[in-house]
Amino acid sequence: MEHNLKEFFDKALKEVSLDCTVFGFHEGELKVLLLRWKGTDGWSLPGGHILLDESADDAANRILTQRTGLNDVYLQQFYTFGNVNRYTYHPEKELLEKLEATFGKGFFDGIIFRRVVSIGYYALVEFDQVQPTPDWFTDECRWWSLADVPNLLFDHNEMIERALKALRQHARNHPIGYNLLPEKFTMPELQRLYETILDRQFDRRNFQKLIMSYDILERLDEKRVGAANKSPYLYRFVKEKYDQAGATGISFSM
Amino acid sequence: MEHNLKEFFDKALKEVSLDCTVFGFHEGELKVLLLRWKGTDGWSLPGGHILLDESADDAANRILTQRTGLNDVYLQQFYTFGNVNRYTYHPEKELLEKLEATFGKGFFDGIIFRRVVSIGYYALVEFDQVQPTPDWFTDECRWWSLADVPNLLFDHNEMIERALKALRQHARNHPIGYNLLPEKFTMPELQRLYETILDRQFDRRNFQKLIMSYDILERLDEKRVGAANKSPYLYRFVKEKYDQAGATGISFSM
DNA sequence: TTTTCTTTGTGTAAAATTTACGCATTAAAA
DNA sequence: TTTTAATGCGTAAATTTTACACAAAGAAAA
Repeated sequence: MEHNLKEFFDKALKEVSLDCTVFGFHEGELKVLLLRWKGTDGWSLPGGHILLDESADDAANRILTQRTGLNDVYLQQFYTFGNVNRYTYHPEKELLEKLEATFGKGFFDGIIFRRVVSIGYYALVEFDQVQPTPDWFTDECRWWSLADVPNLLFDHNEMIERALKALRQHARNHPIGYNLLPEKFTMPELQRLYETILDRQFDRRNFQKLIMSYDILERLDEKRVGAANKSPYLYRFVKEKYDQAGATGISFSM
Repeated sequence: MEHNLKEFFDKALKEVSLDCTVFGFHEGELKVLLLRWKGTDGWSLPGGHILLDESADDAANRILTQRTGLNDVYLQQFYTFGNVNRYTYHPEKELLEKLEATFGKGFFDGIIFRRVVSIGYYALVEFDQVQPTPDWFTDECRWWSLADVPNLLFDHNEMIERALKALRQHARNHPIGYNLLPEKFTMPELQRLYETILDRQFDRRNFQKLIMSYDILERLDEKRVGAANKSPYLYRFVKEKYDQAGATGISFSM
């Protein structure tokens, strides 16, 4: 299906695209998932177009699955990018030539590099559960640390920036972690996630008190062993209470 | 220009529209500006389409000016509506027939009532400064109290709901009032604005202390006279400090 | 086996913020 | 002149946030 672009586009919105910033958390860092276009060294966010009979939210899920192999992830729309020249930021002639060399001349005619408005979504996934799988357009699909993200095609660097801002805003007003951490985790691990997202440090005793006051966590009778120090307890989110706190909204004030 | 829809659409994005929820504050109530389509009793938000050489933000301003006569207002994108059937919620056959009777059969063919994604903006305006002026498509352009808003065309009721949520969210994290109140206002007037937007009551003494602690207001040597009580002082926002507080972000915690 | 090093678990006092509330004053209306 | 209703100003109590110390655990080093 992806192989015949023209045919696909007859069933899709041409003037609207959709791009996903996929966040993962690994080794104390936030990572994003990027794709490298086949035959080029141009990186971009996984994106695509909305089908005529498909909602934007459904499209976000489908596109993420098709382009990266991810399934059933937490997705949140955060901003729609409507600048006139957003599609000509980076695609230098060189890249276009490489794309044409790979996909054949005229393959993208009237489809890519035209005026398109793009809906931005961010996704939160458990890093270890993810097996990034490139699609037919893509040579490579892999995680990048936020700090190392290269110059991306189009306005995708700006998209990541805005996605991060939206994620931070979300983290200040809702519980976070259920979609980013493994089922069981230690308090220091959760704290590191918060510190990474909000980009600041917390006193571990005060952090524990505050997080536990939300009543969304349960401490297990297990500990994480192996490290050269006292074994920390494992915790897990109580889904119902986590969702409830998310619906009500909390204010993470520390 | 509006008179020849087909010609206009050659220069515009067909699959993307843009709708504005215009908020005003009057007599202690939030109001929204609605349009009634010529020859019908169908009400909707002022909306339109983005030109090919125009950013979404620019389009929002232009559309608002063309459709309501408003100029240079505070505009904020808040959500993009991408449901499949959002354009068929309300337009019963009856309405379509009336529109055809007014504008001529086929006038909207292939333009309205097709799959369109709509970018939602909200606007904040000084109620008294506004002279709502209907455009060529519109019989009537007037303010409605939020509580009285009728069933609107398309998904515009949902748009207003989401716009209000976004406005509330904004008010909790930024100073608000500069775009909604006249230049000079009293403390009780500002308090009522906050109470209306956030839908709760405040103790007037604590409210004054908190608002003044942000250091964005200056008290004038004038008072509002005429009421059967002690004359309250007039205040005005210090624009630089207001903007600064808006950029930094404040947390209105009361 | 013992010592060292690092990290975890727990509690309390001080500081800051938020909330509750009282009283004198003002201005129009009765 | 009196009454009524709202404003200006300030303080005490309650709550929340912040700062901080020491004992215990577990692997690694000696």
